[in-house]
Amino acid sequence: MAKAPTVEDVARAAGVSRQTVSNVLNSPDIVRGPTRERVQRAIVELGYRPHAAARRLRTRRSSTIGVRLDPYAGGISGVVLDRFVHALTERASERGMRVLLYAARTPAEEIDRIGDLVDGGEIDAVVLTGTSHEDTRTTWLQERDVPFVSFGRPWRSDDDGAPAHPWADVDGAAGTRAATKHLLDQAGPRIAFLGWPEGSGTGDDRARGWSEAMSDAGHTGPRWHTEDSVGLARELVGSVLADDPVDGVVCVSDSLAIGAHLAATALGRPGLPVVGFDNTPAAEALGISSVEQLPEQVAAGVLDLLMGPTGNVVLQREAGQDAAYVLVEPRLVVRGAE
Amino acid sequence: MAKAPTVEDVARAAGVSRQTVSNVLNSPDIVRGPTRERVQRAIVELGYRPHAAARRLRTRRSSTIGVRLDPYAGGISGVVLDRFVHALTERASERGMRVLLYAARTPAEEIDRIGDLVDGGEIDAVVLTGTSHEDTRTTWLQERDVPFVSFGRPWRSDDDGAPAHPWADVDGAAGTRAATKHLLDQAGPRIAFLGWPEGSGTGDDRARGWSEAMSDAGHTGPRWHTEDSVGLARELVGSVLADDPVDGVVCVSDSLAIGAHLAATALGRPGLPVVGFDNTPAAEALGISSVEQLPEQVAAGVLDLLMGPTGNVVLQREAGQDAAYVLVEPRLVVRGAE
DNA sequence: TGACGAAGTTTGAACGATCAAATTATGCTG
DNA sequence: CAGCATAATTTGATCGTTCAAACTTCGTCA
Repeated sequence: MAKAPTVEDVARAAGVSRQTVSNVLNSPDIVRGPTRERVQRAIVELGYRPHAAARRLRTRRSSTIGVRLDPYAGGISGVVLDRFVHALTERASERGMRVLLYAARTPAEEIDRIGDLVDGGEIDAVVLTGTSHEDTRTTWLQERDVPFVSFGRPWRSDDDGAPAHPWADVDGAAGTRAATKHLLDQAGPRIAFLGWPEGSGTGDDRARGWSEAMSDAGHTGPRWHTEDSVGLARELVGSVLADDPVDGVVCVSDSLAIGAHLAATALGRPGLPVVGFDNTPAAEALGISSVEQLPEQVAAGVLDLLMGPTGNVVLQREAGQDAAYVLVEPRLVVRGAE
Repeated sequence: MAKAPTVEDVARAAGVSRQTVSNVLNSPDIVRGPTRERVQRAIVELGYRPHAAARRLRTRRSSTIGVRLDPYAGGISGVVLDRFVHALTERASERGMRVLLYAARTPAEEIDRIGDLVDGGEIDAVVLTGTSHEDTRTTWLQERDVPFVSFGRPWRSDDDGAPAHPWADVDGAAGTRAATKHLLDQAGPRIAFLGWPEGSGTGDDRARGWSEAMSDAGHTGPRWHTEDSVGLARELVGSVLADDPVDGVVCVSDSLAIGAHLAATALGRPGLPVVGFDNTPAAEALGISSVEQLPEQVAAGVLDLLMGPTGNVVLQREAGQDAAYVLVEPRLVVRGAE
């Protein structure tokens, strides 16, 4: 295999200078038509491909986004993140960006990793997943002026005005609201909500959608809480359902929905309408309705926030500038549970 | 934020030359003890971090591995790949390597992408997932001398001797063999196999494990086939189980196992022992036993094949050298189905 | 027609690291 | 203690690209 051609080789072949070749690549519009074509022909003929490292060294841009791959949780979810990363990779590639993974077990370790990658010039920006209250990572990133966007809201602040940093997320409340309306419409007025213990931003947000839809319709229903586990949900629903034969259950997750479904089936009510959240393969397999997040849209939103609507360079946020956000409406997938 | 320190700054601070600093970083053992310590102290004090792009440009190594993220299949699997990529990222990081994602919808597109990344010096090696018979990608990679390892066997060749290229995989036959033995032991002599249509390497391999275990034990059982779908499996098992009340079913996947379990439950045999494959969250949620792949070990194997047992540089394979492989034994996860 | 400004193109330098070769320091032997 | 081999360190060049500034070409208008 011969040595890869450089910009110099292309220049010689096209009878122009290095810089002109570089211009054809990076700002074609400032090169005169005939010259541009000549250079482009030479590029194709020689099979020239720019050397990323050299470009990065000179421009001090890596055109790469860092994403942490969360450790396998063992839970039922994961697909959402999976689809998100995939969509992010695709969309980024369309904008001339790459996605680099890194692994970390703790926030502190994650900060270390990001530091290495940023200082080493390996990444220009970071996409955080799974933000929590008072996230140490976000403050660190802000101090260091590292551009970033989170998949998930900075729950800490009250909803008043500008968020602490740019984020993209799925509108959980809208999802449960749609699910609740659907059940009210199809099943009956008494719809329960099966949620996580209070205090998680995501969980509370989804609970809100249910409670708003219920009071809008002028109905009421019980609200149950448990950890995110099929078994626990099954036990809980099994014991309360006997006394309170509700018309349907909106759940904060597919795990809980599956538990509820199994409990209902065991109690002789296999047809009890249950709606989960995340539309995981497990819910699909069991024919349980679910609210589907659209991580592809979140990914597009993340890139818009990082690079502007059309740019192909990561933007440095101005100091006083308000952080923007993107909120994606999820989609209710209706299935005839069996 | 002040300009990031370079090797030059460290050298000045430590009173040595650039090259010595470089040596401390890359081959510490050739630097005299006191000098080394002085340099290391300066590195820490200045917070020096090597600039990856400069290093890559000079060494012509990116220390990065490319991995294609498969598009979301919509099926029940995916977790295995997920865990694999995660483990690969972690292990790679321990060896000073990074993992870069790329997306592609077709093999041709994938080859294009890899070409860009390799020629651009962005990746040193590729990890392929989901190899098929007569894979166009593998031949292309071999022609171009791009180091690569596949997660999955090159099924094309007969088992004789050296494989066409290095690979790491899970021993499917061993998994179904263990599952079959377990059912023979616990449930009874008549164990069925529910598999995919013949012709897929993975599927046939798993079927082999069952049939070997059955003939070893001197027993027989029916073998059924269907596409990988919960619904189809349910129908199929529902219709054949009535006539042939087997003692248990070993399945080629969790989807099929779930279908079989649902069918058995519907026929009034909720306790029929069923074993799936992949140990997906869905199987876990339903309390179905499953053979768990150990993608973490596969990831370790992949890196060993790429970089040798301890190295931290991707090795170029010699022309005549036999391709090596790693076969990981999966683990049977027994659950009391309910 | 000549001068001027803008557009197009070229030239030299720089990004930050490592390689290869040259130089200096160290330890050992007779 | 000289002589020599080897270890330790330094120096100059280089990887391939883009930036900044200098230079050339071209069209336009006085």
